[in-house]
Amino acid sequence: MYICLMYSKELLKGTLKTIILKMLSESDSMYGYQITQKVKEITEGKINLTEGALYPALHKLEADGLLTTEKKTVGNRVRKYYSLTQTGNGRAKEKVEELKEFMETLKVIVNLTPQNLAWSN
Amino acid sequence: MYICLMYSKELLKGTLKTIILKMLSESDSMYGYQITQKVKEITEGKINLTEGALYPALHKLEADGLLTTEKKTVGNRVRKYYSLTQTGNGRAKEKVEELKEFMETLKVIVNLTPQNLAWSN
DNA sequence: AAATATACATAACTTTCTTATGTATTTGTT
DNA sequence: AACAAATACATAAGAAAGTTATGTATATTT
Repeated sequence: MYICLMYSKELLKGTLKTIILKMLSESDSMYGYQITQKVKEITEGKINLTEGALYPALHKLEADGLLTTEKKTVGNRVRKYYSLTQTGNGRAKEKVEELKEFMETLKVIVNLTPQNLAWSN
Repeated sequence: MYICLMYSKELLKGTLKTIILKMLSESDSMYGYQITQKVKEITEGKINLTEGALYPALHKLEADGLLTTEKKTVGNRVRKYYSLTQTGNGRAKEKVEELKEFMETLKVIVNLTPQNLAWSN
């Protein structure tokens, strides 16, 4: 069964890394699967990060020096915990700020009325 | 010279069609170049739609029956005016609503604190 | 015992944009 | 008058960033 409470997934494009960085900036460390579950939880199922996007993104962020990893064995299974580097912490703030500003700009468009569209030619 | 006041363009991905539909829903009709200029104007230069993205998107929306076109000759030059069909008008409202909801959900993430992240395990 | 959830990973493919290029007219500048 | 910049459209090659599918393996629930 495939229930999709999500938005048109196109919208999510471009926000994934920012979401990852923000999640990690509010936590000491998280592992991949945990990030997907936390995001699903706090967005009430509206954002479901797919593994095919998440893991490559985490690897990229690590390769870029924004994340470090530490493997922890729980039972018989290995979890890979990610945490922000100092650089990653700075980048997280930048990316979140950028996203906030972008949302403000989008607001201008979605709240557009014929009046404020027409005030100039 | 290439001044870029824009956000990381990734964020814009997935929002183009919604922006086009919203612009047209607040106007009788607009032509392509006019849309780019209006969007640039109302966002104070923060969103610059590129022609390489805009025109194919307009063609796609027309092919999908959401837009109709009317050519008007101004001087010696032909402008292609786009307007929403009835279907397009409905779709515009859906897409804008979807974008608004998505922005609300993103707000939950960007305003996240360790407290509301930690309330459940 | 079987199905579902947890946990990671990667490869093929698609979508959607960027960048570059092309054509042509109009307007502003020197 | 000549040239640059702006207006106005179009499309093609390539990049970026996802989705979908698949694989592996353990743990938990039914």
